[in-house]
Amino acid sequence: MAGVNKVILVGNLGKDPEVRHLESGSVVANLTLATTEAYKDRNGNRVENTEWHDLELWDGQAKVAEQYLRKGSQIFVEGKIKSDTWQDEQGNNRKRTKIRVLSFTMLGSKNSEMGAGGSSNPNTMSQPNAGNPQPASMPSSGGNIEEGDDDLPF
Amino acid sequence: MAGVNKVILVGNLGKDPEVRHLESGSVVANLTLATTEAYKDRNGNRVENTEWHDLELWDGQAKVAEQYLRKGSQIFVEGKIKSDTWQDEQGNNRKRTKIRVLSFTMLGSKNSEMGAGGSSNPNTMSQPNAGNPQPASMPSSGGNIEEGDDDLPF
Amino acid sequence: MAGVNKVILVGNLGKDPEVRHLESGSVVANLTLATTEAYKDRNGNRVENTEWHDLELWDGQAKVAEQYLRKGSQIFVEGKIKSDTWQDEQGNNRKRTKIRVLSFTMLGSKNSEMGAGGSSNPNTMSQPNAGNPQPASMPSSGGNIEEGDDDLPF
Amino acid sequence: MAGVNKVILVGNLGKDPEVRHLESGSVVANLTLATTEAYKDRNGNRVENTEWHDLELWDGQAKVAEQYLRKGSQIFVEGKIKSDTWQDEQGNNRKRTKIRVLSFTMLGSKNSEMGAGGSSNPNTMSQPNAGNPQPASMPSSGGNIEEGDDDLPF
DNA sequence: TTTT
DNA sequence: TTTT
Repeated sequence: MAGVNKVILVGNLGKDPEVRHLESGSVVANLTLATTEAYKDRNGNRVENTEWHDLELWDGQAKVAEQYLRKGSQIFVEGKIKSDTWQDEQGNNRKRTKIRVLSFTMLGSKNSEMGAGGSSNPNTMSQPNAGNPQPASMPSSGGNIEEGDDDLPF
Repeated sequence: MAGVNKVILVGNLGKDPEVRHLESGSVVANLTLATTEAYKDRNGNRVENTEWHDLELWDGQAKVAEQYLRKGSQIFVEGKIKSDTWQDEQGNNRKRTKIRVLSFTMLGSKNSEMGAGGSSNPNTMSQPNAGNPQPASMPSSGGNIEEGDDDLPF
Repeated sequence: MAGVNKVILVGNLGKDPEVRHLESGSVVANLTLATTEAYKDRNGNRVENTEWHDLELWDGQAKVAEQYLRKGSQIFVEGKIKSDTWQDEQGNNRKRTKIRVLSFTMLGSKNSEMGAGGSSNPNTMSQPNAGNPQPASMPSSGGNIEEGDDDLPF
Repeated sequence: MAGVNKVILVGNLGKDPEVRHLESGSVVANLTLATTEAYKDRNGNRVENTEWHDLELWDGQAKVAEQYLRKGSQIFVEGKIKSDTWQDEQGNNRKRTKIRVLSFTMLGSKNSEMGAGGSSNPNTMSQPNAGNPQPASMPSSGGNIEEGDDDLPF
């Protein structure tokens, strides 16, 4: 009965986050993420295959997404599969699957346009804290994103 | 462009595998897997939430599933999200998401009724070998599974 | 700078958990977990390879481990790699690596001896709650572990 | 007996790959990868914690690493934990743990200086093909990686 | 609809 | 030291 339902994605956003601020005070962000794999077919031709994922983020995560993510952003995502089922007007059973994001991390060098290397760290950003307002700076990486730190260990 | 699309599941099969042997010689198995999470709601009541996943296995993997998996079997699954999109009769865009299984492992302790603990090991069972016929014994675990138990180990 | 450090293991405990109750009130459990992979070598002989992992659990997780896990228990583990570095008496740099467990799930059928299907669910058991005392029953699965529930969905 | 031993990392290389071409024809690359997590301590101060991982890649993977990875490169890694055990001169049992890389993906946005986004795709680069020589271009992504960027982006 |  |  114990279960594990885990999704790990690295890809790029297809468009800017769509964020809704609910009357309840909750915030929801919807993202579309492309994961592309490339391989050679039997004829040696390069084939590219893109899968589009619908991501849903809540509250603190949603706010960070709203502030830092943009169309094209590359992110690492950890979450779980969550599907809605309902009956349509014709009485057919319908199912729609999305990824409930539990944490995400911005990828790319610190020199990229939006700042970078930010992380919605599981320790500080995941569910239990989801209701907390997020600081203006990137959580758990924050502070020095936009500052020049020349003493990086690399 | 580099992408990662990875799913990890642990759950139980909702029914026996449905296996089709195609004219091409390929074999496809479809499984439904339940992953259950339980938590306490705000009132301290235990709530259980089950997500049903549609799994698809091919060739060698499908044959192992056909032979060893049954309704109720607990398995560890690694795969990727794969969705089909099409237009229905009303011209609406439709999307159906399933998990393409890349490897799976049977779970269960030696003390449990079902014995078992076979593995469709990535090294021997994953895509590159998917076209190879599988031996009657459980791959990469084999040995004593086939020893006269006509009643399946589960 | 954003980083991901994630470990996923399924294996069996080499011995009973070793649990220490610290003066601070913290509880630490140390487990050894074997993950075995089997493959055929070039000669077609079956080869088995076992890796032993040192796991460390804290507080709530440690208590659950103490209560429910035993030598031979099969578990799913999610955690991160954590290494200690120091200098030994000869002045050599030394490093020891272990897995800091963030959540784990007991595997095996409902009929197995120890009860089963328990889960130290991330939502209820992970870091943020780590200091909370755990109920005698298995968290987030609890209650009905030892009771006959014939209406299981499988 | 069925086991799972999986590691997923996202981090930056601490130095250029160290590559050895063995007499046997095999190629080994050793990398050091830093995964950094940041969090706020009880006093609200930001704390940063870096874990260094020793990675080992073989053959095709090693060659790709040699050609494309440099100190500071950000990569996604999938692999498994592998430890060596031996006795030192004093007769003490020693153990050293490293990550055997099964696949890796270069990260970085299109806006970052080095371009990039190559992938050692599991489908084309993982174990079963490890002995195959790699093309000069980045497998399943290629292109603009090699364009003379001597000033590292970090 | 992203990215290369 | 586990498990099969």
